[in-house]
Amino acid sequence: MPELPEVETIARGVDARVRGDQIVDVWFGSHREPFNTPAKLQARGLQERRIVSVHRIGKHIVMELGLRPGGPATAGGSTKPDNEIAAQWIVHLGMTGRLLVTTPEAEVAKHTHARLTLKSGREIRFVDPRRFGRLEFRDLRKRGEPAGFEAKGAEPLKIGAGEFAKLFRGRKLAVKAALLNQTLMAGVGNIYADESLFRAGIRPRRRSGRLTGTQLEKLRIALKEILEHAIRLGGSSVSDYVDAEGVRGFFQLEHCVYQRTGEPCRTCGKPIKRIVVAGRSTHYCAHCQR
DNA sequence: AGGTTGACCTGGACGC
DNA sequence: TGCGTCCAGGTCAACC
Repeated sequence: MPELPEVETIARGVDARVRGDQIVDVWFGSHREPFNTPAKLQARGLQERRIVSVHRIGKHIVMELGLRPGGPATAGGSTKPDNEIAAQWIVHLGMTGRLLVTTPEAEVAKHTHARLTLKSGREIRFVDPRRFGRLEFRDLRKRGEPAGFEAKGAEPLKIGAGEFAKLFRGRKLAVKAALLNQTLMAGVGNIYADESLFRAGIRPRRRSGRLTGTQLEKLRIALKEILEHAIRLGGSSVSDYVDAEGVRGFFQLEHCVYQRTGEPCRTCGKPIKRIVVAGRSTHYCAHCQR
């Protein structure tokens, strides 16, 4: 469901509500292991952890976790709050996943798969009807364990012109398929791929390797501006997307092409077309995009 | 190796 | 009302 702006909005909201809190109880529903780490290991690993911070990497939400109190003593026996990162809980929302901060008394929604009770009295819940979401726990102190989580692809908000152009050079696949490929860039999904191609005036089926330097730079800027604008509006609420507090975003009101099939283009008035590219529903204006 | 397709799930919208 | 069909923002494994 959520792409970069929605995941960013959720991560910020969760961070603001749980940073510095501590996990005191963990519950996992009987969910046929859609988790990257078995539920039992996650529950054990999360127990008693202090939450250092929550942030976004690509479409993943990463919760940085500290050492357990009473664990291996820090040098000098300091009593300062320990902000050292010892473990991570990584949440991918898939298509319909939600990460909510509630109170334990709040009604438990259908398809709730995980609940973390916090010392402050708050509760973090992972809800995912379609079960495309993924949960992973990493103990960074365990030997042989992978390092901290990193996205395979580049960060669209930070990537420079040269690096961006290099992602498309020599490739035959449709530019839209390249935008969706998370190993090239992490965070772009169907909505923002369509919207950025419209803004850049490029047809979704154009072959990546045949775009000019000018077009690629236009695309990079369009994508960055659209993502930043969507973050300011709290993301796009299509169907049931809500942020950490259950609030909807507003960027869907500004979509130019996505899910506007047959409606007039906001620039030229011609009807928006729908085609399938890379197996995904794709919307564009045949007049404004070449 | 790069590129494409279908499978994974549930639920909502729509047509008959 | 009920049933069938289609569609959905993401990712993989399996194929060409």
